Order: sequence, then C-alpha cells, then structure tokens
Amino acid sequence: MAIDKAGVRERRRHRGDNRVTIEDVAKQAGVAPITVSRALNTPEKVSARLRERIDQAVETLGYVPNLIAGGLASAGTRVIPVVVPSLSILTFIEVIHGIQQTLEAAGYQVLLGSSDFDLDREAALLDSVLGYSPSGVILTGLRHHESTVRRLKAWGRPVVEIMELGDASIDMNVGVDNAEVGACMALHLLERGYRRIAFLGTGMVRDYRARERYEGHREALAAAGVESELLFQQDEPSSYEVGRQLFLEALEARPDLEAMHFANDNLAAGAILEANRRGMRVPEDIAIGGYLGLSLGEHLTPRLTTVTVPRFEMGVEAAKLLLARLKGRSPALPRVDIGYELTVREST
Amino acid sequence: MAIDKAGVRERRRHRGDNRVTIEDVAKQAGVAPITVSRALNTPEKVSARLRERIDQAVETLGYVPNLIAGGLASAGTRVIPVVVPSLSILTFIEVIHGIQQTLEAAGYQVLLGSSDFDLDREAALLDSVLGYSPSGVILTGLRHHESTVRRLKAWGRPVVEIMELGDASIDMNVGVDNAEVGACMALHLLERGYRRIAFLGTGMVRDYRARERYEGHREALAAAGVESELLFQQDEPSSYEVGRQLFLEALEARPDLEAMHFANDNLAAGAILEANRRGMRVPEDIAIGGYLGLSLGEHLTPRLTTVTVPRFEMGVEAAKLLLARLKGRSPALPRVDIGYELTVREST
DNA sequence: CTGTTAGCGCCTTCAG
DNA sequence: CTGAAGGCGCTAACAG
Repeated sequence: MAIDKAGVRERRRHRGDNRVTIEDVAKQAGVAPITVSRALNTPEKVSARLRERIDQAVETLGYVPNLIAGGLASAGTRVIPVVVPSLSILTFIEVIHGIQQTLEAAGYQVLLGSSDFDLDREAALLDSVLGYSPSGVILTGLRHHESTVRRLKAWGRPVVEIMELGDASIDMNVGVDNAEVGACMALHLLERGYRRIAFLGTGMVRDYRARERYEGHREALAAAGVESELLFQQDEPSSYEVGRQLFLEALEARPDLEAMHFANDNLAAGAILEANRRGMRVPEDIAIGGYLGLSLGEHLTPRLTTVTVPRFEMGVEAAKLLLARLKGRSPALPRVDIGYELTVREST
Repeated sequence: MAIDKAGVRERRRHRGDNRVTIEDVAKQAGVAPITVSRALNTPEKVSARLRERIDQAVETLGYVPNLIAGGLASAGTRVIPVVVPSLSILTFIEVIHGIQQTLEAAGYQVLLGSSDFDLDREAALLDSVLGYSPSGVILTGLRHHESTVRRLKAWGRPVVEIMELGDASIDMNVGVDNAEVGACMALHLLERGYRRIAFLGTGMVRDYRARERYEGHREALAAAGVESELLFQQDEPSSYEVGRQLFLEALEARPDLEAMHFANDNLAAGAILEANRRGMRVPEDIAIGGYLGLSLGEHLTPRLTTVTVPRFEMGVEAAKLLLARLKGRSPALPRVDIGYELTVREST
C-alpha cells in the first residue's frame, strides 16, 4: 500500500534533476541519511569509522549538499544580505570588501543589495531578502522605515547597522559619529588660522550622513564665533569632476575664500587636481580638506589633509559582531565606534 | 487517525517560527494555498475576484513568501552568484555594479563571491554556491578547473564568463580581447615615435589577463622590429603607490626610457602624480599610457592616454545575456565583444 | 553514537 | 480557473 521507500522508482517525480542527494550517499555508505547529515555538519557527533565511509561516499558520488533544502529544514541559510545605498560609492565598496572577506572565511555568503538611498526600496529589498531565511543582516545607517525596524526587531536574528553611530540601533551598530568628524576638520581649519571657510558637498539631499558632517562643521565654526560658513551642493554623486566644478564655482562666488572643507576625498581630489592645472597654490591660495582617507590623497601635490575612517576595518568589525552573535556569544559591546583620525598633510 | 490537517495544533513542531505562511493567507482569503501561490506568481491565471481577496489577505497578514521553500519546491532560486577574483580591484567592482543593477531590477539577487585569483577556491566557492540552486552564474575569466567546467556544463543553467573573450566558453561570454588591448596601446606608442618602451605591471603572476595584455604589447613591438621591451613586475595588487615605485625603479634601471605602458590606470596615475611631484615633464621626459579609462585619468595633468573598457556596461551586458536565457530566449550571440577604445590624451 | 519519523513551506502534477 | 495530493532534500525531535 505504502510507497516503496527503499526503491528508486517513485523518486524524482517533480523534475528530472538528477543531482546526487543525501539519500544516495547514505545508501552508498550503508547508513541513514541523518547520519550523513551529521557527518557533514557536526562530524564530532559521528564515529570515525562511519565518518570515513561517508566521506568516501561523498567523494565518489560527487555529492554537493542542497543548501536550499537544508535551509528549509533548519529554518536558516548561511547567507547574509548586505544592503548599502549605492555601489558606485567607493566607501561602501570598501566596507563590503571587509564584510565579504570576513564572512566568507567563516562560511557565509554575502547577498548584495542596493537601496539607492531610498528607504522604500530598502524596505522592499529587506522583505524580499528575508525570504531567504538569512542568518543575519547588515544594513546601512540608523534611519529606516518604521516597518523595517519593527520587522527586524521581531525577526530576532543578528542585525548590524553600519556607517554611523547612535543609541537607537535595531540590534548592533558599528560606525563613526559623522558630526564629530565634520567638527574635527572644521576645528583643524580654524586652528590653522583660516576664517573664511566653506563646506562643499553634493548629493546631500539624499545622503544625510554628509549632512551630519556639515552640521558638525557648522556648529564648530559657530562655537568659535566664525560667521560665514556656506554650503554649495548639487544632487549628483561625488566625483572628481563634481569636485572640480564645486571648486571653480566656489572660487567665483567667494573669491576671498581661504579654505574649503569638502564632504569627501573624491571631491577634494578633484579640487586639488584642478588647482594643479591652473597653477594655483594649495594651501597658500586656498586650503583644501577632505574626508575618508582615500589613498589617492597622499599622492597628490600637495598631499591631502583629510579625516581618515577605517572603512575596510568597519566592514570586518561588523562581520565579526554578526559572527559572534551567531556563535551564541552575545558581544559585550553591541556598539563599536570605529573611530577616525585627522590626517594632517600639506593641503591645509 | 490521520493528523488533523485543518487544525493548527499539529503545526509548528520543528521550531517556534511564527511566520505567516501561504496557508495562513489561504485560510484568510478562503481559498486553497495553491491559489495564493498562483495569485502571487502568475496572477493572470487567477480570476480578478480571488486575486483581489488574496492581495488583501497578504496585506493584512503581512505575508512575506519564504523563498527557500519556494526554491526547494521549484528547484531554483532567484539568486545569481557572481564570482570575481578580488573585491579590492576597482574594475571588478564596476562590473559587479552593472550586474547588480540590472539583475536587481529584474528581481534577482546577487550573491557575491571572491576567489582571490585561486582556481581551487573558485571551484569550492561554486560548489557551495550551487547548493543554493541559483538561476544562473556569472564568473570571471575563461580559465577554470576542469571539474568546474564539467560541472557547470552538466548543470544546464545559464553561465556567463566575463572580462575576457574566447571561443571555449562554458556557455555565454562577454569581455574584451586582452592581447588586442595590449597591442593597441603599444601601436599607439610606436606611432607616436617612441622606441624605448617598457611595459610595467604588478601581480601578473596571478593575473593572466594582464599577462595577455603584455603579450599583445610584446608582439606588437616585435612585429615593428622594436627590440627592447622590458617588463617590471611585483606581486602586489595595483595601487598608486606601486605605480609610483615602478615608475622610479624603471627610471633608474633604464634612464633612456621614452615611454611606459602601464598594466592599468591605477599604476599609470601613480606614475604621473610622482612625475608631477618631481617636476618631470610628461610626455616630454617620459610618456605614460594606461589601461581601463578610470575617471581620474582625465583630471591628471597631463591627462592620461589610456585604453578605455566599458566596465559597467560589461556587467550590464552579462546580466542581460543571463536574463535573456532565463526568459527562454536563447540569445543569438552567446558571445559579446564589449570592445575598447583608445583614448588619446596628453600623456603620450 | 545511530536511526525513525515527521515535517520545513511551497509548488508540480494531475484532476475537475 | 480552482483544488487535492504529494514531494523537493534535508534536518529537528525523539527514541534506542
């Protein structure tokens, strides 16, 4: 009456997928499927003899586990979605690199998602991606849709928010204090004696972290009683070209400017390269400061003064937090200030 | 005798995962689960009335499909693993960007993998990643383990190999002819009248595509009867710093050099920036050519002559090939030469 | 340490 | 156009 379980004839009805399954391995090794499963996932729970026989069977049959089936049965896959605002911004790439390297070494795969600075898209992406029952999630920033936050909190698995620092994180958090970073460069410029200082950025409508840096800058100047702090902005992504344009526009609009604080090194580099081309002296004619610590900065003439943030390390740290939680260790510090460093060179 | 299927009591035995399932939605809408499935995946096969009721139930319950279960049942997930040699090389990042943008717009997710230029690691990665029953795969280069090739061919789903061009691809292929690219710059330098020309690269032990460009370069020079063509190399990844070092070493070893052909723009930019610093004239004292078409090149002084390859577009094209095949359309051209362009500027 | 049993949640197949 | 039945391949739970 019952279907002949031992026989092969009833199998493979759905599709002609002739992949080797755990059952094939089990048969070959003369054990139960579950034993193969254990030999593969928790070898220490299987006797050496069986383990050997099973390994051999796996080898000869060329068995490759179906992670989807495993994921369904155990309600989780070794996948970690990483959602960033953009893949065209080097910063995020470097963070992703750190994440990917660390997670892959631990046997996890990174599922890449890009929200394009749009919280709706972020929410939709997360919805979709959570459908893969990932082990955890890494996402950018502390600002999300209310529904995203709620869902993730209810989800109960590790979540790391990166790039900025705050006390209202969903779960774990690693990043920098952007306002502090902005203030840091502003203070440096003040110390150098500059008073006519502009902050130049782009795409700041979308990128609130850049806005936070600007806020920090503005407040630092205000505290020092320095009046004019202007802000040029466009809605394009940062690039050398936009930096060049901002540089020229600022020079024209404010010929008396003494220093320019750029929202990032890409812009600042564009400015220095343009100054080079025009034979302008930096910092004598105009001082230039950046943010990020791109390697390009130290190859420019003059070398770029910048606030360096360890981006790769930030990714590594985020991944480590996640892995710690996955191993059951709840990290003592669910919040890591990755820090920053004022790198004073010759451009200021 | 039989388990009460309609009741809820027997459910959720494995884990306390209280996620909303398709069954919950079905109950709420007063239909069978399969109808919900159809309403979601093939709405045209469900009457408008039911569809509406189901959509409503989905909405009120906050149902999010379990892609893992769907993947198991239908033997495929909307995931596309992308395997590149390194995430620290800008080229691959830009290609990934193109891939990701195109695939995400079509409802697929990119699973990121990095092989570190190691075919063993590539094979292992693919094994693992194929366990997710992906819809297709994108990998770098045409050289792989024999077993990788065999397995992928037997797999029967779309595979795209990117970055280089050849007739022995597993399935589909989009890239450039590296030897041609190398020859292109070499010919340009010859045309400009340079005869003492060096090719400078790094990490070429691992990166055979750079070696192919060198080969093209060498043969072009040989064909023109130009004798000395030397090659400096180190085993570090490309960077401005390494470019600077190669530049200085080459100047010292061969003070009579007229032109330097760098394996990529990162190196070439490092060289130009160092020349700037030393007040050397480019191209009068030394001509410099690159490869890639990084935007930095056009902001240098002098602007960098380079061979531009549309990297983002290459990613887009690879993704499009894959999507076409997934939609059942077998592309007329399973092989796309993405081409390149000699961008002549002032550095040569 | 090993096996049995019963699903994980969805979709394919086959009927109506 | 809608539904019933069963299985995708694996592992959790519970014995022995």
